[in-house]
Parts: sequence; structure tokens; C-alpha cells
Amino acid sequence: MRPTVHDIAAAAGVSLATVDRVLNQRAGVRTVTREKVEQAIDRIGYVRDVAAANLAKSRVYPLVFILPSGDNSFMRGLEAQVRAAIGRSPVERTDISIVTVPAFNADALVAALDAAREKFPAGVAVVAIDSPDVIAAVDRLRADHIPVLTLVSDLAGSKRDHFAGVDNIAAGRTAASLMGRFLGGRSGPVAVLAGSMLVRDHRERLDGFRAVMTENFPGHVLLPIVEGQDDPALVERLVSQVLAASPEIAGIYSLGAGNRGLIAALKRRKNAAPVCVIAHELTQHTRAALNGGLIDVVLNQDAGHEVRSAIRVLKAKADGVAVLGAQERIRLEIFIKDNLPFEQGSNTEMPFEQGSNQAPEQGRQD
Amino acid sequence: MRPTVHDIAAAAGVSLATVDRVLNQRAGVRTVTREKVEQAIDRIGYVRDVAAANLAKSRVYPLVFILPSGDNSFMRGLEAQVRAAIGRSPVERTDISIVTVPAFNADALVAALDAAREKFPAGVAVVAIDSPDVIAAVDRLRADHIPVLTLVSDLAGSKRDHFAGVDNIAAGRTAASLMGRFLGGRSGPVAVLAGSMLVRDHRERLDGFRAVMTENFPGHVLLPIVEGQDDPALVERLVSQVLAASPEIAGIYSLGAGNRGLIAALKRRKNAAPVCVIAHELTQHTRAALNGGLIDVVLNQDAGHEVRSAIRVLKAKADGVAVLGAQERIRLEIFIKDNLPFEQGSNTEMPFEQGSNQAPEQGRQD
DNA sequence: CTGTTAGCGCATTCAC
DNA sequence: GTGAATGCGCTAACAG
Repeated sequence: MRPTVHDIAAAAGVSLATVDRVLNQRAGVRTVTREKVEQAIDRIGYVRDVAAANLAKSRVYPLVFILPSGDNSFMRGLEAQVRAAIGRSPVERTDISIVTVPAFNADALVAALDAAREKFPAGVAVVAIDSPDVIAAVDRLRADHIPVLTLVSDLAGSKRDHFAGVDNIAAGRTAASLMGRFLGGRSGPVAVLAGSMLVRDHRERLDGFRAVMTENFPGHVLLPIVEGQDDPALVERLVSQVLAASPEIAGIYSLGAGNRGLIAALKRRKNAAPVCVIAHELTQHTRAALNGGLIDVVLNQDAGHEVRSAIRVLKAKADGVAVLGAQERIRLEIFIKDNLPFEQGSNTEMPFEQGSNQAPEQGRQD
Repeated sequence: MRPTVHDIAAAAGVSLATVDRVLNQRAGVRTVTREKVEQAIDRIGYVRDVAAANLAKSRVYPLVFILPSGDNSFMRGLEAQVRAAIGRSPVERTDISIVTVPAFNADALVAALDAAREKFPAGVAVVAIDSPDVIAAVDRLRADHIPVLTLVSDLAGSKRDHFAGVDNIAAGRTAASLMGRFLGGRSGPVAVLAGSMLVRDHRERLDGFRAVMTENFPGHVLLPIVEGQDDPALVERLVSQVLAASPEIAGIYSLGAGNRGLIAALKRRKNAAPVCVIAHELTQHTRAALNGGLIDVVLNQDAGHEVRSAIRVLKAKADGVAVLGAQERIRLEIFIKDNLPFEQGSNTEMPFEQGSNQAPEQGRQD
């Protein structure tokens, strides 16, 4: 059996309460006693049983998720994943509230962060906007010892504890490499469509894309960046203009959202030369376009993984314990037509399932 | 507060012991009493606290992992991940033993499966070999109500509970699509290098690859399959022969292991036309070759994720509870030079880390 | 400053 | 068939 608090108490010749005080670094223990206990702890190789501790504490973790509002498919998917986590709350001992704020609006975000602070949650997850005011608001939370995690888009220069999202520079570089190789010998300019340069993830993707394009594929001119505010209607208008202005266009990299507009514009462009299109985030729209051949590659981050990871990390930070780095690395997923996962309907495998399993659990989309 | 066993007992007008008997479907309860309790349970919406239950039971999960021996880098990485899980055993309440058997040897695998059965573990994870004898051995375990999970390579037709691995047909299709597009206009035959057609993952990759190549890129002739037994020395010899026999070769898809041999053969092939190379599994060798431009794409499955998922699923099956399907989907990772993750050194984030975070936690390999 | 004691939610002996 | 009592490993009152 692994050692318990009783074993420590016996080994150190003190009572349970004293052991507990040392373990939880509470005051009221003489230095000599504390040292005696600490020595006993690592002499017998004690590791605390977190489950038992949480049981005794009836610990719950009040968490706040701050997400952009609007009809951005990816963000709504993210919100759905948070709601799914709320469904698991009794098991995971969480108490999650969702706050939505208008996209690309730093003031609203600051207000939401400050409001969250009032409630002294065990942790806050936020889709950040790059701005000094937001950094200050995040640091105010940290000053109150509230763990903060940035989700999807990071906030450099802040004291946030962790970032749950993909490496967006690598994402941009990957898009450029695939674009360049897919274009092969073909010539023609490449357009980049962004949401807003206010958010760090978009800027980083652009930086990575531009770096590899200019370095490895200088033959393709980069057209001026188009900012569509992640708004499908605006995106459609802007893309249509670009296509009309540059009929010899070879590729489009859409590094933000609003891809419904992009797809609509592409659909209306009949019998022109093919364009290599790379977009971000697997939604029902991009999935259909990938299957239909309108989009060549979709770069994705798994919203479910991000939310689960965010919760694990915030809980760990609240408890002051280490997290498994490898498990929390959010992968950049690359989808082409051939490795699309099945559409996620019922996500759980039922218990006591029996019988044959001729059909693979994972498969392709036809 | 969420309802507890006490609440059920009160609501049903029985004692804790009776509630427990119903909850754990043990005998010795009259049907009327049982129904009374069951009604109370879903009337007040009770969900069992698994952590508390495990605490009371002092539950540990003895698990057996059966892996191929030999110096296959990927398999050794897998074993390292199992050892890492052994390090987490006290926390995860597991008691994991590792058994290695010679690769591609069905008899040895059957013996290992039967030996595992003698010890009545809470679950068995096995890298399967396709063979009726192995299927029978797996089904013997299942007959003893021991959950079985196939790892990396599946075993169709068996009663295994779950498969922790990638969709290998999709992997093959993806390899073909990327190969075809990367080759662009270039012509020339394509070689396929496998380990052994005895294992299902290799066969499935081949099927997927062949399907897309013949359908979408009929211009490239597929050379006869080369089976290298995942042995670097043999692979090097065979690949050298192929390169010598077909100097006009355009691409190589290595769907098995032994890539050290492939890389060695490629290195010795000076100033010939470039070959598009796609291989499986990110190891130190394939990583270096990707960075050096010898390999174009590496398709990977995250061994750490596979092992953690296997343990979660086996524990869940042992307890007869549902698993989160989405969390257990093993992704097919696509790596090119630009999205290689950092080499994994220290994997854990330390608690109480403070200070600035100008440097991203994830990044590119230069 | 330190020790005693009573739970957290559940499982499991034992009596009845 | 059913119930009461005890303990899993830990925390948190409350005494001393």
C-alpha cells in the first residue's frame, strides 16, 4: 500500500492535523516540527491522494469562460463544447459559467474580465484580444491569485498562466508550404483573407504564411491583406472584388473566419482557372466545401480538446499542481478530403456494449 | 449539493446497504424493494461519485500491455509512454505490467495473451496481429470478462472492446493525395514499402493508398509492394535495389517501420532526380530526415495519447461506464517541416510558475 | 502551537 | 432480505 497521512504522522511522531498543516502549507507549525514532518514525507515517499482530498473538501471549481458572441461557427462550436463540459460538471466538480462579449471589442472584454474578478472564480478562460487594457485586466485577475488561461488566441506580455491553442505561426507556415507545393509549377498571385489584425492568432498566422511564401515561393506575389472581420457577408463582398480584380489569382489563404462568405464567392466564380484554397477551422461549411472540392485544405484546432484541456489546466493551476505538458499540447490538425473524420453525432460509447465490431469506429467521409 | 446515497435511502425509505446492493446490481434484494430504489434514483437524479467509490474500494486496476519487442523506434516510444504511465500509477490507481513478444509472431502473441488471462487483470491492451488464433485468444479473454483493447493495429472479427489507433485506410488515402499533389505534373512510378501484410494497419494503409492513386493519379504506376519486415538493414537493401532498378522513380510511400534503412538508402543516392517521400511515425530519424529535406511528409500517431487513452478506456470498460468518444479518437497527425513540434524534453509544466511568457510554449523546429 | 474528532460519498463486513 | 457500523485518505472544525 502507498503511504498515507497516518504513516507520515507515525514516522514524524506528530498528529494528523500537524501533518495536514505542513502538507497544505498553513501557518501555525514550529519550524522544527515542520522540518521533521517534511523529512518524514520524502523519506517514506508520500504522494497525496488528490481524489480523497477533494472528497474531504467537497471541492468545486467555479470557472468562467469568456467567448466572443456572434455567429462565428467555430466560436459557437467552442461554446457548445463548454456546454458539454457543463453537462459533466457533477463528475468533474466544476461550476462553469459562460460569458459572451462582442468580437474584436477590447473594452467589452475588459469589462467582462473585471466582472469575472468580482466573483472570485477558481479560474478564467478567455479568448484574448491583443490590447494593453486587456493585458492589464488579465494581470488584475492574476494579482488576485485567479488563474487565467488564454483560449485560441494568446496574450503575450500578460501574466496569463497558460495558453490553450495551436501554434499559429506554425499554422501559417504550414499553409504556405502546402499552398506552394500544391500550386506546383502554376504561377499567379496569392490572396490572404484575415479577420482582424487586432487578434494575435490572425497576426501570427499571417507572419508565418508570409515568411514561408517569400522565402520558398517568391514567384507568387502576395496581394494586399483583406480584413473581413470574420463576417460572412463582408467576406463575400471583399473576396468577389479580389477575384474580379485579379482573375489570374492562383491561391487564397483564409486565416480567419467567415468562410461561408468565401465559399459563396467561390461558388459564383464559374469556369475560371482553379484556385488553391486553404482555410481554418472545420465547420459544416468548410467540411462541405472540402468534400465538394472548393477548398483544398482545412487547418483545424479541436475545440473539444481545447475546452477539456483548459478545464484540466485551470483546475491544476488552482490546486498548484503540475500539468502533463504533452497532454495539453493542442495539435494543428490538417484535413484534406481523405482524412475527414466522421461527423460527430453521438459522442459516447455506451457501457456494456458487446458483440462484433466488423465496422471500424473511425472512418472516412464519402 | 448533488444527491448522495443517503438521499436515495431516505427517498426510498430503505437503508444504505440496500441502496448499495441495487446500485452495484448485487443479489439479495426483493424485486419490489429494488424497483422502489431504482425509481428514487432517477427521480432525484443521482450520479455516483466514482472517486469516492474508488476510495472506499481502494480500487486498483491491474493492466497488461503486450507490445512487440525489437528495436522499432515507434514501438520503443510506445513502451516509453507505458513506462511513463507506470510512473503515474499511484495517482491513476493502476498497476501496469509490460509484456514484449517478437514482432509478427502470432504464436508468441497467443501465448502472451493466454498468460495474461491467468492473472485476471482488469484489462489488456495489445498490438494485434491478424490471425484466427489471435482472435480466439482475445475472445477467450473476453469470455472471462476481461476487457481487451487493440493498440495501433486492430483485430477485426474479434470481440475486442475498443481500438486505440488511427484510421489506417484514411492514412493511406491521405498519403496518396499528398503524394499525387506534391508530384504535380512530374511523372514516374511510385514504390510502396511495407513491413508485413500480416498486420492489419499495414494492409489498410496500402488499401487506402492504392485506391486513391489508381482513382486520382493513374499516371503513376505502382511498383510491386516491398516487404521490409520493419527491419532497417533489410529495408535499406530492398530500397537500394528498387532505386537502382527504377531510376526514374517519382515517389516512395513507406507505410511501415525501419525508416532508418530507407533514409540511409536515400542518402547514398546522390544527384538523381528528387523523389517525394512519405513515411509513418515521427521518430528521431524521420524527424531529422524531414528537417533535412529527405522526407516530405510524416504521418504520425501520438503514442502518448494512445497510451493515455488506452488506460482511460480500459478503466472505463472495467467499471462498465461510458467513455467520451471524441476524447478517445486518435488523430492522424500530418507533419511537414513547418509544423514539427518541439522535441519533447521536460514534459511537465511546473506548479507556481510565474513571470512573463514572451516565448511561446509551442513552436517550430528550425 | 498541537492533538482529537467528525465527516466527505461510498463499499463492505457483520448482525438482525 | 435488510440494516447498522466501520473505514478508505484526507480536511477542518474545535479543543487543549
